[in-house]
Amino acid sequence: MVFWPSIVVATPAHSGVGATLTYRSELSLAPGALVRVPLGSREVLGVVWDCPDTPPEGLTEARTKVVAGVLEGLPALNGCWRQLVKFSAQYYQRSLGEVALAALPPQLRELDSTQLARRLKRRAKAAAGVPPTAPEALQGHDLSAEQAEALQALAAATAPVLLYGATGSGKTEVYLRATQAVLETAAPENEAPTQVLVMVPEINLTPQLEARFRERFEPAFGAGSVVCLHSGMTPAQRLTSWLAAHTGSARIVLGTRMAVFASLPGLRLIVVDEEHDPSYKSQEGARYSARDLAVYRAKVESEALAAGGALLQAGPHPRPLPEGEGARGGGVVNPRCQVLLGSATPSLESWHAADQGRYLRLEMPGRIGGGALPRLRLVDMNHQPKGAVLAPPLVAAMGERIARGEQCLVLLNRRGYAPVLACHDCGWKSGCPHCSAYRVFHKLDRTLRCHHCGFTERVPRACPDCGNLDIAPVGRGTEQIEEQLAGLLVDVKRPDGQPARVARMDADSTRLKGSLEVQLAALHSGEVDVLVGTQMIAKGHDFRRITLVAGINADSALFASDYRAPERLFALLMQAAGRAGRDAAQSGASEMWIQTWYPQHPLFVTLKKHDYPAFAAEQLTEREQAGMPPYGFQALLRADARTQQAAQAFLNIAAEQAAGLPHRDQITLYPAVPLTIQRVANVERAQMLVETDSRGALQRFLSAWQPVLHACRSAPEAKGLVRWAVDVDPLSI
DNA sequence: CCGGCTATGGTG
DNA sequence: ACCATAGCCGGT
Repeated sequence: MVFWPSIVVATPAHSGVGATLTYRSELSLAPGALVRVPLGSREVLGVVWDCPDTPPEGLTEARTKVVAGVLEGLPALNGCWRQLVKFSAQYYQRSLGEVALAALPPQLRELDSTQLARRLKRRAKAAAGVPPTAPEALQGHDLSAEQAEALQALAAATAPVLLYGATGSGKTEVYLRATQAVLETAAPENEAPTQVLVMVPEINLTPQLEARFRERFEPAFGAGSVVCLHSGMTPAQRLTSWLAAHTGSARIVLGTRMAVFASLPGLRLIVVDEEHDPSYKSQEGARYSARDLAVYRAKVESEALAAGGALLQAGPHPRPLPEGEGARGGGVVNPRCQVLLGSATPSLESWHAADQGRYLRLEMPGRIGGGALPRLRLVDMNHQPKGAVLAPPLVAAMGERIARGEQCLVLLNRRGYAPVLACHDCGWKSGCPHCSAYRVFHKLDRTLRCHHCGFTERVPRACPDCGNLDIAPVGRGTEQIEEQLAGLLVDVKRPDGQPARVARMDADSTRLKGSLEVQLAALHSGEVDVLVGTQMIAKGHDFRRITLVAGINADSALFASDYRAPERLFALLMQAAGRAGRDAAQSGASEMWIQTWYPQHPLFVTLKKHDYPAFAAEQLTEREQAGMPPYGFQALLRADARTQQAAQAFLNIAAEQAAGLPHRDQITLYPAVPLTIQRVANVERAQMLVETDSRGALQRFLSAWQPVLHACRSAPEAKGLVRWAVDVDPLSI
């Protein structure tokens, strides 16, 4: 056995050789150090993972290359961060290097040492330049009894906390107070200042939250103590925020799912707002759930703190938390990292975990100011005039609201004017030539747009197949509802005598930078009376004067084949309903209208009672009987290829080659099937469901399958395969 | 007969 | 990931 000091580095290379590559170095390096290493003909960023005396079997010193340099002045990524990355790579079946590099700001790859030194200097100066004033007792609002109780329970909690709070119950204030408590806890000498991570599902929701956190914490903790981290920022901004978090000058990081990987050496609290939201699940690269990783990360950080942070800094895995450790009598609690999951309609996974006692459920059923949740009114479309898009009673109700100076929200989850354009003579439809989907008719710019691949053309003047001039929109989108409502409300006057104004807010109307803010301002100032929009308007925004919310087309989700569709519909409608009646002065009279052909559907019956617990219990019973998550465990093997045949062939060969792998007998491999939208951008898509009742079996099976899948890539039957991927804990199957 | 683009392989 | 190399169609 030869002994020489080798440096194991996680690099972007991720096929063939393995998860890490081994180098030599004259420099003394420790795990977590950021280095530049030669890889092929280039030099890439890498993370030092291990520094063993005995290099991997069969690798000679002469065959290794030398570490090119260290990113000087940057503290090493700590053991908790590395453990999070390692776990994510294993759990979601990706290479260590891929996950590690994806977790770092892309700009870090291009920085040379002088640029980095300049940035770090600027950081230090900025941090020193803003002396934090003594934290005031930050006035905030008075807490409701429910909020105070939740905070008290949170302070003593040792398990992940599920904050089940109605829309308008003041969850954000709880986040702010919990953050404040953490930031005011002085970190021991030689330890990083305490930090908090707050995640939201969408970029759109960050500005509002950022404003509240800045207002609350910057006076005490200095400018720059609150930073954001999301994909909408420029690479330079992301690097700045990342460095601030990594060096500890940022105390609060607000961000989307990617923020779960931020380097936070003093992390003591992770908040996951709207924890049920599907946006927390990544859909490319490592398909991680930021919510699940938040729970895992808090556990790892807690264990490290319990074991003594210094031990972990360079050490291997954190030690497990001893039984009963964490909370001590009299409310004195050991240093730990908490995780707080908040939602008015928690995910069934979290709800189930709370049922089992793995999470602590805290409830805040009441709204701040005592306002009632809006009354649900179901409009039976069977009894409306034929062809009516908007039921006359709904339009009348909206008119009354507007006349009283109140606002309305109309929800339709489909942008554009109409989902299809069709020829009534020959049956032509506006299909996309590259996808198995229709192109959507956008009337405003006279285009047909494919919402899957982006292919856009001007609307043809006549039918492309038969020349008939009579081509017409079928179905409706937000543009059409906006247009129709403007017509239907034309005689309605606001209290100031002005005619009613209708506006639309969706991905199209907010595409330009700053236009979301402009639109929200128009609504807040009362310029707009009716806002038509996609689910974007249902999420998070604080609309004060809205007293009527209407769902135009909820039925499509009622009978969707996706078993999570009811859960998503319930959450969306509850969330939308929550936009109404937030202003206590106008509460009591607020309403949520839903147009449906199935008013007796059980989902609406529970929704009417705002009874999420009943809905969850019923859904969980169904899931248990069917062996579905959270009782069963799933993964998807996805394949993209030039032909459907090749995609399915890859999946079928992969299934055949799985014979004899560990736990194969506990795993069900379903037949390969095309995706609902089979072809996107001329790529055929297929998938295979992997199901089992044991998470451990699934993990071990998938790990053993991985090399087999790599090998199946070159099977002759699978010629034309573009790419494949494993999706662990998929959200839609 | 050379050059560009796409599939395939390798990186310590 | 990214780069290098090998394999398939077009121009002069």
